[in-house]
Amino acid sequence: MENQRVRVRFAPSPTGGLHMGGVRTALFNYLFAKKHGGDFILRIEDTDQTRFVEGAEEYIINALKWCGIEPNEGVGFGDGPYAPYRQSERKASGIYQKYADQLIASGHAYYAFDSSEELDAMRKRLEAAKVAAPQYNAVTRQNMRNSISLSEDEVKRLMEEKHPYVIRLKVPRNEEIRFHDIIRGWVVVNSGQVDDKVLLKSDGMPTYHLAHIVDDIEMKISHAVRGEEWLPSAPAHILIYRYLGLEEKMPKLAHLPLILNPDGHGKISKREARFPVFPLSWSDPRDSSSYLGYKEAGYYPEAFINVMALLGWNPGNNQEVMSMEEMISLFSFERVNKAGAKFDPEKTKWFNQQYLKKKSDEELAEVFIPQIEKNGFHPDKKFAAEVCRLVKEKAHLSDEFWPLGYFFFIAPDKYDEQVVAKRWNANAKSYFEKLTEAWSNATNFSHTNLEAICKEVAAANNIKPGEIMQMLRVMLTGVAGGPALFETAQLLGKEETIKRMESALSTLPV
RNA sequence: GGCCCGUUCGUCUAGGGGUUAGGACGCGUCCCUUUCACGGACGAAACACGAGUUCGAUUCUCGUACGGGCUACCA
Repeated sequence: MENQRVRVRFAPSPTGGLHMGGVRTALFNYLFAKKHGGDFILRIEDTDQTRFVEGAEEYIINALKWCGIEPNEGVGFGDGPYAPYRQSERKASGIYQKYADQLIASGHAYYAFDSSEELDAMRKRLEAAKVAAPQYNAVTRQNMRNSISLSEDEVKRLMEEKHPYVIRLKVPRNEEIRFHDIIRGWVVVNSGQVDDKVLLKSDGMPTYHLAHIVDDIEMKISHAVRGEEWLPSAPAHILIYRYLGLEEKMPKLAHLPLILNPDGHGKISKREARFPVFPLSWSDPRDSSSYLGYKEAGYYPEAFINVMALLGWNPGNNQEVMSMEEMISLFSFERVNKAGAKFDPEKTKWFNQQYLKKKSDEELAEVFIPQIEKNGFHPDKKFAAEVCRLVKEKAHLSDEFWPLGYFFFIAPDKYDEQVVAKRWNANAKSYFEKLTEAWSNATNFSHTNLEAICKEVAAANNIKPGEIMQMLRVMLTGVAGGPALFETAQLLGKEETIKRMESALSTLPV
């Protein structure tokens, strides 16, 4: 057991887009697997046919790919020795039924024939009686219709009549269940808190509780890493392993802390979030709602993943910006926190900025060019890269390049009013006329030369540079802020620069 | 309500019986600078509360409060 090969799985159900909570779970599985040279498996838990969402599975696969956390085995990533990896397909082999039957045979599970109306009635009854925890359990099952409360003949008859039934786990009334969690240590729960979980549904499909255990065993999973929301059902899972005689072989458990909303409360949710919660944009075919993804919002996957990793985990060395390789080598569950982490969108932007700064101008241009084209221009690559060079220090997200550098493509049609009010007058006009002429005559349109000429002309006219720089910027770009002024002029080029200056001179009233 | 899990600056966190409780984001001031930004310097900012153990608790124990999760023939 100790020397067992590390095999972990990410096992989402295809009920919608994979959001950041899921990505984080997948990431920790991935990091752990890579750290130990093990396998990372994608298993699709599609046992609930009523919640199947078209496109969800494909989304999950694409999201993992974009994030750079690719399983080496599983749906969409190639079969390993334990295919198939969709539970709906695994069912065909009768594997879940087999394990359920084994539990029936050993007396640890039973048939239950109750309708949903009967179950509702039972809960209402218990609530009315002020029972603290209304549930189908050792006490209440005596009053329900199942193979424990009913006579053998009656059960036989119901089965022969094909009366719908489920198989439930027979949870003992009062027994201490202890289990070890790698992150939380020992957890103790009394079985009285655990209900008789449905193992096999009336449609023949297993529930999560049965299916994940069967598959984890069959797929030789060494560690079950999942979100904290599973902690309450872990005792039931322990029981299932135990009754199956598999307790020795069960995966080690690690329950990850949840990612919480930044302000309000609760675990992260797509509904009210004012920031992306999905890695890729996701459109829900059921209600045609759609959500912007990190990718589409201008984030780099490395930055996104870096942030996800640091939500609940830290390497213990004050290092924050880390490559995947570094994270892998530093990762351990011992350094995973127990407490939930509130997500900070601002810090996520900062992380993206860190990665953005490291990109070459050419790499930046690759994402910038589509933005430019979307606005109807067809720049050459070199020019786009130059704009990126001038503008990148102001950008947090790659989709900010256009708002930051649009004036390299579009000549201003209006000018910052505050600057005009303050700096535009007859004196300034006369200066800029001279400057325009001087620059027109310049044979060298380099920014250093432009600056020299500008200051020369200013000195000759008894004007301090501070008085005209801002106005010059506005004449060239229309706005008061932007990249280095003379570099801007140089990149604009002589023809365009002069044109814009002349245009401003003729447009602005004195 | 019941059960489970948790609680260090606003946020992510390091630390851990004796520390000036460290870092990062954000925020503020200053420097650099034609602007914005980048960069740099500095600063404000935390051990939820109450008992107990101890020479000494932020650190260990127990309670309380608060937060989160679960409470389906959903995962």
